[in-house]
Amino acid sequence: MAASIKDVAREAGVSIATVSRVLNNVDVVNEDTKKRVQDAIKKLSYRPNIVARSLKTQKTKTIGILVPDISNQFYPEVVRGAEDVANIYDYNIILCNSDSDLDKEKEYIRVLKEKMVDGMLYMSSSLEGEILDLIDELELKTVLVETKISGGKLPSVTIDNKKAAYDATKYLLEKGNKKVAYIGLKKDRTNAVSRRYNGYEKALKDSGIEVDPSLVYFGGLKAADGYNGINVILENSEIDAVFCASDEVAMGAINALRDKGLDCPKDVDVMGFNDNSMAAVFYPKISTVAQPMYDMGSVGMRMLIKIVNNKPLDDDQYVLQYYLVERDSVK
Amino acid sequence: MAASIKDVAREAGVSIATVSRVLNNVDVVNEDTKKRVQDAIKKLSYRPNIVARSLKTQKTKTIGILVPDISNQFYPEVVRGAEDVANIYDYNIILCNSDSDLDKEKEYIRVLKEKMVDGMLYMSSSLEGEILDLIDELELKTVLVETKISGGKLPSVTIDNKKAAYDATKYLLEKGNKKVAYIGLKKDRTNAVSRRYNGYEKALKDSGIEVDPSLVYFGGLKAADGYNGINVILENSEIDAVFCASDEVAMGAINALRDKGLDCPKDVDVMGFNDNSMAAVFYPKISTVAQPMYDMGSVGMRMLIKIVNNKPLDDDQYVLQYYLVERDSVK
DNA sequence: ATGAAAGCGCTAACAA
DNA sequence: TTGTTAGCGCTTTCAT
Repeated sequence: MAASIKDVAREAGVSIATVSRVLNNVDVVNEDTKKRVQDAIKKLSYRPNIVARSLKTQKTKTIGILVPDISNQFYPEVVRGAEDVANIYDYNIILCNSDSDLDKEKEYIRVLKEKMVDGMLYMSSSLEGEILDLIDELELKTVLVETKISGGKLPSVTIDNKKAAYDATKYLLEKGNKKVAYIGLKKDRTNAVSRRYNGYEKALKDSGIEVDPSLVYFGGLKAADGYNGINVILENSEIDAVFCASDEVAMGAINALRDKGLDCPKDVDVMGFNDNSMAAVFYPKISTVAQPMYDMGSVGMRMLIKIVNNKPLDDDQYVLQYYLVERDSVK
Repeated sequence: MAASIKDVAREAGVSIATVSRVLNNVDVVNEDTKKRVQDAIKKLSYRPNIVARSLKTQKTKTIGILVPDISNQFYPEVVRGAEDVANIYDYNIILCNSDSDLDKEKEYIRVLKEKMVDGMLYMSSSLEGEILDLIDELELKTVLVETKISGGKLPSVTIDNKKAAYDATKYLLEKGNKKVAYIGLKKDRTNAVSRRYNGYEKALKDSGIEVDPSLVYFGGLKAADGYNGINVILENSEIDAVFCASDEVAMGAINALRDKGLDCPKDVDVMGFNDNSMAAVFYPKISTVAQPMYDMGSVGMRMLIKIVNNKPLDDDQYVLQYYLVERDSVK
């Protein structure tokens, strides 16, 4: 068994209260006794039991992070950013993969509450009302990353997906492309990512172009979706460019194009989204809109830690900057 | 405040002991009182406080996972595999990024102990003696993933890196390649990944080929390392093929080749390692040795959970199967 | 400046 | 079958 505060107290010849005092640096402790206690701590390699402390203080110094799937390209960097700042402030993170499944999410949230996490970083492209209710009922301090809710009831860190998509589409248009296709998420889901379609739509309209449904493909966010998307779109139409809702989709699209004898960027311009770690490694290097993934995680965690410690927030709806990265998939 | 066991007891008109009994399904409880308790639980939306339970039982139902960096290609899948099985058995995971930094690792391990995790999954390409000592001193139940230690003192799940590299190199040789280069990790570190070099070396020797130092480049495991590696190697030599210690290195190598006017696989065969999610998306599709990353995580977690619950292990040094994936980067 | 003791929410040994 | 109670390791109030 590891040494407990009692052992230290005995070793130092003081009461456990005194040990606690030097441990937490509170009250005034005589320099001599403090030293005796510190020596005892060192001698016994004592480390406080945080579970016991948590029970008393009602704070666990741990934060839950709920992601759809850590093995998806987007999340590891966000989580890394979050964990780095958590670590700075002596917090740890409990990672949960929900697969965006409502029941799984609810159960995880309940368990996080049972384990008394101090707060939660919630990431999911969709955000059901039931989840909001649960968060509310459990009074679980949470900040949203990637999504936000209209009322602004929960703090969030996001980028302006619609505007980013707008800019990307405009960029494609300004390159002289007429027929610009879109491959992305189904638009019927109320999530952040599907708002990219709205940006695409608006950019076309603002340029006096009607959106042509046969140029739009709704699927997932994987390479296979980009591949399928191109094949479907090319069945009935010709295109000059494609705006893809993720880099992986862009890569899949480029592969499909190539298999059809079409070259990117010579024949078709392709634009991605995210700027994941492979975007600059792929051939051709993917032009994309970069999302500050690491920062989304780190500012999200910073906000959350402030909230947890009742510190005032400068702003509770952070909108981070995205930026267009011009590489080789757009000529 | 959330309801506590006391509230439930009061509501149901029983003692807290009885509530605890129905909660944990121990002893025999009268059906009627059991129902009363269950009703009270439902009525109050009661959920046990796991921190309090943990303090008493000395088990937290949480497992620490130490990885170098979750934003590296390899780890997300392993972690996903681990978390999935953890979830099945009602465990949660605390994720820690160590950057393979010894001090950070030591501190994380101590904190995990303070938080009374039931066990730890340790992943790191290198495994210093100090870490082993600390694990030992803290009596922290741990299983090693990706590495193992010679004595077999700690349970592990790995693949045979040397043999896998041997097979890959042989494969390249059998394709008729004479000058086969190697780009991978510095071999001076005692880690699992650098053993791939030993496999490469042995394959050459077994084929009666002397290893030519100018065909070997030691760097990191990123695309940039593959890119640099090719440039350095090509300064003094010509090559027929390259065996790369990761898929990212392979991609970087292929890019460098292309920039030099060399085509893969026409001019040079390139072999990767891992079979990460981009390997089949890259052009050309990367031929590689597939590591069962998800499985490494899931069997690692399975072992750990058995250990934590004092169940016997069938085997404590699992060596999982890798397999060669033939795609397009080798002709 | 220090100690005694209550209590955080639970489990489990013991009693009834 | 059920209740009482000690105690897990700590923090913190109240005395001293």
